[in-house]
Amino acid sequence: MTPSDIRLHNTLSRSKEPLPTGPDGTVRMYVCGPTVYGPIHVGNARPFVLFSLLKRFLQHSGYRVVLASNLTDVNDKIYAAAAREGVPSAELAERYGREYVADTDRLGLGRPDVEPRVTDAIPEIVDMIARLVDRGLAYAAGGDVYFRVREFPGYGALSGRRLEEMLDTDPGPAKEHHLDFALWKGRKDGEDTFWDSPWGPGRPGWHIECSAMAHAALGTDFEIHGGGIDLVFPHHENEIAQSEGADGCRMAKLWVHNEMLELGGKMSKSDGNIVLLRDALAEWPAEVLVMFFLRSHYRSKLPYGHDALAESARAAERIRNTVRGLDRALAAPGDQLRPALARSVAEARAKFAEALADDFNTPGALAALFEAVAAVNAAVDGADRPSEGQLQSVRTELATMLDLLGLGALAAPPGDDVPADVAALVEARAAARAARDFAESDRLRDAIRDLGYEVRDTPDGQQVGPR
RNA sequence: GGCGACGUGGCGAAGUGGGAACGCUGAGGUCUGCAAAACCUCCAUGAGUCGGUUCGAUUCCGACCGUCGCCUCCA
Repeated sequence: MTPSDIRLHNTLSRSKEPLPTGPDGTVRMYVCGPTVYGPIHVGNARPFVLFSLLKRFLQHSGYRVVLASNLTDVNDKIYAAAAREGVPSAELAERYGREYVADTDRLGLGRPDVEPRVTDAIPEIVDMIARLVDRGLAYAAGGDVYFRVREFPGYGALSGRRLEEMLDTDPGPAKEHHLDFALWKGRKDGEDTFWDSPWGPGRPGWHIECSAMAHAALGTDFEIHGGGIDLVFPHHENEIAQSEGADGCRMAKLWVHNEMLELGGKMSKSDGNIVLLRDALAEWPAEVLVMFFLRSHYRSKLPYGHDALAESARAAERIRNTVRGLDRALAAPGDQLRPALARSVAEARAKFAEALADDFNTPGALAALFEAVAAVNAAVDGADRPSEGQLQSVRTELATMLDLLGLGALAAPPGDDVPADVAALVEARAAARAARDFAESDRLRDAIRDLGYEVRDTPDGQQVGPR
């Protein structure tokens, strides 16, 4: 894939644009991570999955990718949660930051290259605020520092808003204009995490952290800035104002926003309609959750629910069955190259890559993958099996596609770690079948099932796997 | 009030100005001792509603209805 082949939807232009690249051909991405005042929910995982996989796809397409994704570890809700739990706010943020990393690790998609914390970026933040003050784009008022929105001409470009049309929802007595937002918040009673600054003790406002951390990690004019669509206004709008105001050049070339997960309306911590990621992962394997995300386009709303997850599990199972069938065929391959199979798989691969290149259309990519799956199943079905070399190369093709989608687990060998009690039943069942004692055979199959395993009879003998 | 997204078969979900992918479910069949898996066949003359543009629209334009998001913290 060359840059002009890969296209992504840019929120700024509301249209698909060719993938931008840096001077050295790299793609730098900054993605807004969560505020860590509690365990994250499944909705928080959507951007994590999206950008982890986008990074994979871009790397596979030959790009050097740097992915930075922050953790917000100072904020009002953290103070509040810490007060509720009776622990220092820094300790609480540190704990939930760790849990965020542990929870997302379980998705098996790797980590971003950089995961900056706000509390490690205070000097950069203070420095950026000072530059904004110097340039007349910010002013101190009563211990706070505010961004002077009217002085930034492009304000509203990302979210498509005009200053005059916006409601006066957040007046604030010290502000010159109701939309001016805090860069630095003076310390209030009970706030136990704070730093000194030229404007007095306090801590950063919500938006400035991302401007400063993105700048520190990726510089200016980086390629992609991402996050949930609920961050477009005010968060990303304000980031642009701060970064471009302070640096005098563009912050990011292209803005990618994922739509929301829904659970009777947008899944949101403040609304309380959430399912924790760890709870979802206790109920479903990681690859099923990834499949669930993949089955809809990242710019579509996605309702979360048991039925959708169960369906994702069955779809994943179809792929797993195909890989198993392939491995069974490899144990007793034929000696013919099957041109029809080769053609089908090659076509599917091309379609797969095209779909991902077209605004990361994962449902389209899955469709292509399933076409390959069907072709493989048909080819492996009969006695006239493809040659070992062809089976190997087809298996590699499938594994590559699965890996790109974060579904590598579906191509993993089933694992021989069947418990001894199950193995004993399987052995007994083999004996019963040899003796054509089918009543006993069926009884043993049920017993095996009760232990959580499933046995299938194939021409090559019994096959056992987790149910 | 302002801005924006979306409405496709029983369910989920893509692409597309001219044959409506793919997955799940369902029906029939093949294989199997029986299952399971897999394979074969079938399941939207119609795409929220109503208009318009066009030789032709699900795809473009408009109106209306409906769902949702942002405008306050938010992935």
